[in-house]
Formats: sequence, C-alpha cells, structure tokens
Amino acid sequence: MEGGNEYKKGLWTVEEDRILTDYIRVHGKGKWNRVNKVSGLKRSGKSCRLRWMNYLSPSVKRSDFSEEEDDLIIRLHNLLGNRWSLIAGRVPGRTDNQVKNHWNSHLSKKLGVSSKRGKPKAKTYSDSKRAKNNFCTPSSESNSKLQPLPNSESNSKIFGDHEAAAAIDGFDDEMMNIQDHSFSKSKVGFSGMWEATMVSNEKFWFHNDDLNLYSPYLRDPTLDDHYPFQFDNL
DNA sequence: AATGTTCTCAACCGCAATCTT
DNA sequence: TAAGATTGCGGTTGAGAACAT
Repeated sequence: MEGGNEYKKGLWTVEEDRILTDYIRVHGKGKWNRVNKVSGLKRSGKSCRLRWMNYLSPSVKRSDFSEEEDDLIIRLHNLLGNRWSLIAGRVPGRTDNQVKNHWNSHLSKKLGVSSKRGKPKAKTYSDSKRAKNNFCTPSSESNSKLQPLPNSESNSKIFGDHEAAAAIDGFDDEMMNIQDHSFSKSKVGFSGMWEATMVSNEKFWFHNDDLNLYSPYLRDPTLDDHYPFQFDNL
C-alpha cells in the first residue's frame, strides 16, 4: 500500500541511487513496492520504478540526441502522435520521458508546432483497447528491438511480389483491393511503403519499410469502414 | 555583479489497465 | 468474480541551469 507521508519526494540522492541499484542487482526489477520494505529506501514503489527506468537502468542512453534519432522521432510522432512509450520503444536506449521532454523542449520548436499537441484520445474502453492492440509494442525486456513479422509459415502473402507493396505517398482517396477486402489509403493516413501480409482471415500486418514498423490491422466488423481507429492527428 | 526571465528535464500526479488474491 | 494492489502511461510541475538585461 502506497500513501501517507512516509515516502520521500523530490530529486534522488547518490546514496538512494546506490541503494536502489544494489536492490535490483540482488532481487531484479519489478515488485517495486517491495523495494522500501526490503532495502529501507524511503521511496514509493512508483518512484523507484521511475528512477530505474528513466535514469539508473544501464540500457538508458544519456548522450545528446543525434540527428538520426531526431529524424526518427519526428517521423514516428507524425505517425503515432503523443504515444511516447511506443515511440521510445523504437528509439534504442531512449525512454518515453526522454523522448517526451526532447520533443517538448527541442523538436516541437524545431518544427514550429505546438508542444501541446494532444494525442488522439480513445473515447471508450473498447477504443483504447483497440488502440493498444493495433501496434506491436516491443516488450519492456526487449526495449527497442523490432517486433518480428509473425511466423511466416502461418502467413500467406495477400499479394504477389509486385502487388505486395503499395506506395502511399499522400492521403488521397485511392482505393486498394486486397482480395475481398478493401481499404482506403486516406483513412489509414500513413505515408511510406507498406506491405500487407495476411496472418489470418481477420488480421493483417502492415510493414512500413521507411519506419521499420510492423502494425497489425484487425478487422472490426462492427465498424462500417474496416478501420478500428483513425489517426486524427494526421 | 545582480537580478529577472526562459529553458530543460527529473519527478510527480491522476487515471486506466493489468495482475493478484 | 470482485476487489484491492500494482504497473504503466501521458500530462504537468517546479528546481536548478542558462541566458538576457
């Protein structure tokens, strides 16, 4: 149980960092609410988790953002909006907090856009569940590793080689037919080179070469178009 | 040098999702 | 199955640093 005034707040001291690092070396990460009980550290589990994930973890890169990272973040943000965790998952060594701060203090100015840009908020529980299911988030363990395509044995390409890739340069209304399914580029609103791979009768995976992203598209028969959700930030 | 202003980023907060009992 | 605990996310805050006057 977290709460009361028993936990310290504010910046972490070197000694607190050492205690937390020692704890994780012995017990591993996770079970954050056990940290204070075991180590005596006067910090909430939530605070311990944040400190480890954003600062102490050896996988966190502390260097300045490179041009390549900036470029990747800008493209991912264009695609995903303020889904910082998803974006960070595609930028090796960077945390969601780092990416968010970097965007708000540097990139948004560089691009001349408002940093208060809102994410396309899900309106309902099912919407937010769909939104979560619609992108492959790398597990926290394999932070930054690309999600592989689903097992190729179980997949059948919808298109032949030539047809497999569809160049989507703008947001026009061109329709593309995939066997008996059809979708509108404008509703997807992605740019780049996409490849659709059939996983099952109900599920496609899109591969964007430009962004190295794999995204599942789940058909939703309850919607009159076949798009589970739209990217209204585009 | 002193003071005021702006910027950066670590950490907090509230909420929702997920897990555990 | 329900309720409480825990985890994870994105928005926001505020202390300290950097810059301007």
